[in-house]
Amino acid sequence: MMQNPNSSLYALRKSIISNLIDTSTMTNSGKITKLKKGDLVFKECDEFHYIYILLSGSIKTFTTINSGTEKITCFYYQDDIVGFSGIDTGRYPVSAKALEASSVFRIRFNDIEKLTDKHPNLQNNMLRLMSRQIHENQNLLSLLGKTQSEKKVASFLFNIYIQSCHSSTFTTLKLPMSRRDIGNYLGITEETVSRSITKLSQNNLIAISGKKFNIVDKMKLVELIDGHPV
Amino acid sequence: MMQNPNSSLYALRKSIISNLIDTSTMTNSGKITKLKKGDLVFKECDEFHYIYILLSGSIKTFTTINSGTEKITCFYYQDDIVGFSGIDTGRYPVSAKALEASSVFRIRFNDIEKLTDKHPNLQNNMLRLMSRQIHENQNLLSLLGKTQSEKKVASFLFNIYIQSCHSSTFTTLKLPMSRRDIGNYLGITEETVSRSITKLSQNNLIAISGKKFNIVDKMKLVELIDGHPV
DNA sequence: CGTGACCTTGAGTAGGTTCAATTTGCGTGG
DNA sequence: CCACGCAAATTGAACCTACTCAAGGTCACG
Repeated sequence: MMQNPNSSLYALRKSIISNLIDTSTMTNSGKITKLKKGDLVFKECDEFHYIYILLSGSIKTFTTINSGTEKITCFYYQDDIVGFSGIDTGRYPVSAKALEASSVFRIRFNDIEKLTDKHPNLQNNMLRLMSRQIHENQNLLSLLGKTQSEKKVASFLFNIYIQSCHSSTFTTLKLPMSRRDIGNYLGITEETVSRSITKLSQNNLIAISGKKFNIVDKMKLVELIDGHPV
Repeated sequence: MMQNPNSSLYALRKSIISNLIDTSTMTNSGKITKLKKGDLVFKECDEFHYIYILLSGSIKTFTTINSGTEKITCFYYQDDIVGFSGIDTGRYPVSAKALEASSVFRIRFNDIEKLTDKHPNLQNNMLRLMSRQIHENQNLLSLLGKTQSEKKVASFLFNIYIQSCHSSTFTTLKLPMSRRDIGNYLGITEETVSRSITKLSQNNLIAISGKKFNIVDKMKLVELIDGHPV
């Protein structure tokens, strides 16, 4: 039951995804959808029937507060599973929008329950994946508690680096979302995001150009964020 | 599958709790523990074997960051289930400490999986409860994104009011945690918490005295927090 | 009662926001 | 393929919120 958090997460996802795709071919409910930048996968208050495997691209989820302001709750990347926060109420509590050209594999949630005898681990794996998400959100909460914006931005970038699972520090990473989106997510303004990025870059912790960046000095970065990445 | 979020949550919890207690009596694994203020239920990195039903009192969970600083991730009240964020890695990612004299009912997690035939809904209900927690965390994230501390504190208090499920605005509610804990949780200092509380009280949105408070002007409070309580 | 933890209040300061101007980057159509 | 136009990003300056440091008050518990 005990594993390295990241490799286990990867294996867990792969297992779930393969089970889900198998399930969907049996029940004929699976469907691949291509998304353009800005396309909605589902929107807040839609009835919950499907979960989505993100085959490529990236997605943000957000809630719309009264005034029409959107508040970003999560970013999803390849192999993430999107939509299961709808399980409890039967409606999606957030909207999901593609940040770039993406593709998703849609699966009917009810079909998952039906096939527990064929894939006895599936439901338990789903539990574990959700537990994982709770865990991640708690880390994010810790991030938002940081006083300094520069730390928040540093943690955010480092988190993307971690999730990418690339071994080399020199791999170029992509920021599919805008500075405004990052600010929205981190609870700071886009100007402050920009200033923090500039500062991190000037101090040679990261190198960044537009939507592409990489980690230059991993140790100093970790030190800055107090050893507590998201 | 569709219900009123709060009443369904209540029913969901009750169902899970009764199933769990039934399970534990069959397997003889259940155990009630009385806790004094400050007692630990489990600590970070302990192996995950049990989940706990909070029979009475209140509990906080927190992670310890490098430097020894604690970061509070969640507060739990009566009938909450504590500990399932340990499912994914097999160890608790947080410590849990009693905020006051409390009692918990301990259940071995493995026993839950065994009894799926006796209680077929149990695992699914657990899924829903976890989905619910993800959902709640997302709301919290939204809260921490608010710029003004006064809004954060207002949301925090309002949330306690909502969770208490009391119908009357005039019911006196309890704040089992210290101002420092609230600040830690909300990402602000205890002084700012105190000032915000004073201001909310002066403007007659709430009435507060020490650890007891109540909502005086629910409408104005909701207006202040932009209709977006945690 | 006394003692320590918790809470409140005050004054000065640092850091983030706001508003505004400019620059950069990207997709579209000529 | 280049030029245009719009969206996104950067940078600057003034303001203001929340933090820090400090002192005093309150409450619970021995």
